[in-house]
Amino acid sequence: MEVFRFFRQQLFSWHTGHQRPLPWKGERDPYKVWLSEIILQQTRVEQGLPYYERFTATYPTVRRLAEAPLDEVLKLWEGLGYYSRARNMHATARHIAGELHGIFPDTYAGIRALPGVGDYTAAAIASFAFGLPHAVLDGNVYRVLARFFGIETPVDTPAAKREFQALAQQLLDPGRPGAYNQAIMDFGAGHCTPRQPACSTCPLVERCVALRTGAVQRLPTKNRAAAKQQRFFVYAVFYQGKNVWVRKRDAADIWRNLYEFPLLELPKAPTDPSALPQLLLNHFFSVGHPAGIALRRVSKPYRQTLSHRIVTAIFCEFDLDENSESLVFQKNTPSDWQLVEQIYFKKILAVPRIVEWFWNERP
DNA sequence: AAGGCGGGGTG
DNA sequence: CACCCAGCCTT
Repeated sequence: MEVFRFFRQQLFSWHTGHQRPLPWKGERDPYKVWLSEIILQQTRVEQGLPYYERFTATYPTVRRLAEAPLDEVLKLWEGLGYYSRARNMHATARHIAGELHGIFPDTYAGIRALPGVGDYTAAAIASFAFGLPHAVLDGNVYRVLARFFGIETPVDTPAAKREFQALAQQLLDPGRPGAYNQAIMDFGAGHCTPRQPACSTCPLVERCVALRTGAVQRLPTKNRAAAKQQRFFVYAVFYQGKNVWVRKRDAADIWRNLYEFPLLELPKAPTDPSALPQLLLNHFFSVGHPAGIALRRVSKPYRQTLSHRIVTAIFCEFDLDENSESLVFQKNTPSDWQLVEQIYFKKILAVPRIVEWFWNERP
């Protein structure tokens, strides 16, 4: 179709003068391409860039990544969010280093089968590292196509994914799929942006349906997002000399595999913060005033907005006698609690941002 | 089909 | 504040 040829040509022409120089551009090592794509899932380039440098420097090969302990990988990942990416990445590295003898799969199906690799990431790796003709479909592509073709289908549905994927595949230049995928994503990120697209200098302006119909600001459409649920965390920070008690989050919940303090979650916002220390003691001990425990202070409330949750956390700090038996917690003391040095906690263990904020602001 | 899963930048 | 970002996985 003529309009497809126009779209492709104008896109390439634009891209010639507007490439961002990034370390993974032109990279053919599938390991590094894969690493960059996992890091960049739902993540802005500027945010992911230092993490990419850090990971490639620390783990130059897939075998080096496979040999690292998961906790070390998570610490390097700390602050990037969506931590299951790091867990899947580590599992995949071990799978490749072991079962696949260190050889990265070189077919779309083989790549797509790796944990943490969906349709987008498989197409990106296949086209960038192996030159295979698979079109990427990410947030940028959805936006560019919805506007240029005037597509009203809400993009956050499986039907839209099928529709846009088919269209993207038809538009792909099979002769240079990698360059085409780079071009359309760079165009979406740098020119056809969500808020203030540069329509006045757009190379596609002649045939953009959304511009002609005044729908640029409205497209792409989405179904309404679900309201954020609130959660209320009360943490017990038990200091014991130079140590502190911590635990690893292991449930199928937010911040899985990250570290925190002994936690009591409340169903609703606490009405009286000054009552929280006693609430914690009642929760963790069978006696109301266990010997050898003194309240140090109660923190201010910390608030963190996630994509789907609003978390409020208050930290109650206690000092425990170093030699007392007070750590024989008599109830609600899972065996996963660990006593670690405070220095170790800060330097080695990966923690959620809200815990980091509290920890760095302590008097 | 719907919901869970982070964190940061931007208007 | 709301929205969005080189999405994936489970139910």
